[in-house]
This record gives sequence, structure tokens and C-alpha cells, in this order.
Amino acid sequence: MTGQAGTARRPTRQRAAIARALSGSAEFRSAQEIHADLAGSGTRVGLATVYRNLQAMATDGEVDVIRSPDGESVYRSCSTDHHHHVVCRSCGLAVEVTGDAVERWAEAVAAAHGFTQVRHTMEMEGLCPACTSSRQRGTVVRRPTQAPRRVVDG
Amino acid sequence: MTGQAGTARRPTRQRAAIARALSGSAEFRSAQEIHADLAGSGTRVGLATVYRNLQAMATDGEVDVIRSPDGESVYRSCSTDHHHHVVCRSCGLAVEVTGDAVERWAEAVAAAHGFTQVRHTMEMEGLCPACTSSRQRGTVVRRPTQAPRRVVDG
DNA sequence: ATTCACGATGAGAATCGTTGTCAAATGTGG
DNA sequence: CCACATTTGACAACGATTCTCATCGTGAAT
Ligand SMILES: [Zn+2]
Ligand SMILES: [Zn+2]
Ligand SMILES: [Zn+2]
Ligand SMILES: [Zn+2]
Repeated sequence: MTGQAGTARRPTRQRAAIARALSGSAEFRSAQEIHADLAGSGTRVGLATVYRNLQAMATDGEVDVIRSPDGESVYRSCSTDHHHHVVCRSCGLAVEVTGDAVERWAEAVAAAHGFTQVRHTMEMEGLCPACTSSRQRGTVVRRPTQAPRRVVDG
Repeated sequence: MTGQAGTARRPTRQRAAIARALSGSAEFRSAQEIHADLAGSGTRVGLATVYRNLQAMATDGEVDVIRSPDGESVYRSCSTDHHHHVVCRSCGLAVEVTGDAVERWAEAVAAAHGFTQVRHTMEMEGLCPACTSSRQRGTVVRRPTQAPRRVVDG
């Protein structure tokens, strides 16, 4: 059978704590970070439980989840400010951008296929101005592994 | 100093084999799959080498890379047909979509920040028509883990 | 062609995020 | 309160990716 009459998910102290921790920040955070936060604030929750609940909340559409470039799953409560990034492939410079155009497009194309409660992620990567000119001059920036600078921008 | 006069990357039999394997398919494939392909076709290449080269090619902008939902990095040679997905959060149904609007938007917004050689990834997720109506009827599809069906579409 | 310096390779160990296991604890419905 | 299905937690197991390091292959110089 595919579906079973809906017994809602049970409310537990752990689930509540995790939800609270999530809504506390507007940034994407990993399961481990959240687990650490909880532990730090005296709330004792098993790591596996954090993973399980974050997953559940994700499939229930309560949180957004994306994969960080390092391969971690990072979560963020849905309602928070929504934006995208343009990241430099060479030096890691990141710029935040927003744009109604994509938002509307995503909504429209998904709706056209009958999908509801649609959410999306989009990332752009290329060469930043500095790295672009470096390459033109024939020099190659070989993965400086420098900490990505984060540049906020509307 | 950030950059050093460019000693290009050295050509090796392994690198060539990996590049060939990549251009052979228009689909995203994982490092392990490519390694298996090579081994299958009698080309002996170390797994670590496959990883290293795929990464290098990615930072050089020769291949696209995204994270599959299972957490694997999957690679695809750049020039191949470009599209996006709308995936059902509940049953895994996936629809391929294309749209000039996003493509142009991404290009424009990145250019506005001086970025060049821009590439992007975008994924949408929501509830497919079937799962939407299921929920409305009060039934909950609890992660059937059914193999995602792939539905091509322009 | 020979030599040199250094990037590239490969085999296996080591990492580390994530998932599985299963007994104990805890909500729920009656 | 009772019977029962979920959820939790501690820890083992997994698996993709990265690291280590001895050895090899290339490009450049001689
Ligand atoms: Zn850059
Ligand atoms: Zn958006
Ligand atoms: Zn569905
Ligand atoms: Zn696109």
C-alpha cells in the first residue's frame, strides 16, 4: 500500500527543541551544528534524533534543505528570507542575490505540472571579476582554499 | 601571492580516459560510476585519481557538478543538454523542465556582478498532483522510498 | 637522449556525515 | 489506567570522499 490513514506525527520535547533551534537562525545549519547548539543550551537530544527529525521536517515541507559544498545537508526554517548565491569557482567569493523573476518562474513552471507547495534552490558559479582578469593575464589561481568571503547584496 | 604563472595541468592517460568517459554520456554520473565504467572497459585508473580529476575539471569549469539527493557528487560534461527538475517530495516523481527565462536571468544577474563563465543549478521540489490530492483526503504517504520515476518534458 | 624537479598516480588507511539496530522511554486512543 | 505504536538514544555499521606516501610520468633544461 502506498498510503495509510494519517496518524499525525507525535509531538515530543526533542522535536520542539529542534524546531525552536531552527527558527532561531535565518542561516542554513547542519544537523551536527544544531545538535551542538542544543547540547550547549542544556537541551539533551540524541544526534540520531536530530537527523531523523530534520529529515522528517524536510519531507513535511517545514524546512528547506540543501547540500553544502562540503557534502553536508544543511537545514533552514522555510519562512526566512530567501535568496541565492553567485560563487566564484576559483576564489570562493560569494554574492547573495535575490530576484522576483526566478521566483515567479519556478512557481509557474511547477504549477504547470500540477505540483503544489513548491520550493526551490538555485546556485550560480563562475569566475569573479578579479579571477576573470587573472586568467586573462595568463596566471592561474590554483585553488587557494581561502575562506569564502560573503558579500551581501540585494 | 594569489596567482602563479600558469603551468597548465599535465596530460595523463588517466585524465584523458576520464574526460572521454564523461563525454560519452549526457547524464550526471558519480565518480564511482565512472571508475566502474573505466574498469569495465579495461582502463585501469585508481579511484582516488578519478575523484581528483573530476574535482579539477570541475574547478576548471570543464564539467558541471551537483549533489545527488543521496549525497553523492555527480558530474556531467558541460556542453550537454541543459535542464532542471521538479521533484515530488513525497513519492519522488521527477519531471524535467527547461526554460529560457531562468537561463537568461542567471546569466544577467551574474554578469551584473562581473562574474564570467557562469554556470548554474536549480532544483524544485513540491508535491506532485497525486500526492497533493492524497494529502487533501487526509492520507499521508510516509516515505514509500519508491524508485523515482523520471518524466521527460520540454 | 639524459637528467631533474615536481606534478600525478595508486593502494590502502583514515575521516566523517549519515543511517541502521534494538531495547527502553513516551505519547495516544480507548 | 492499559495496550500499543512511535520515538528516542547509545553505539555500531556504512559509504563516499580525502589523506598518506612511495613510486611513476611529464615537461623543461642540458
Ligand atoms: Zn574569484
Ligand atoms: Zn529563489
Ligand atoms: Zn508524489
Ligand atoms: Zn538552467
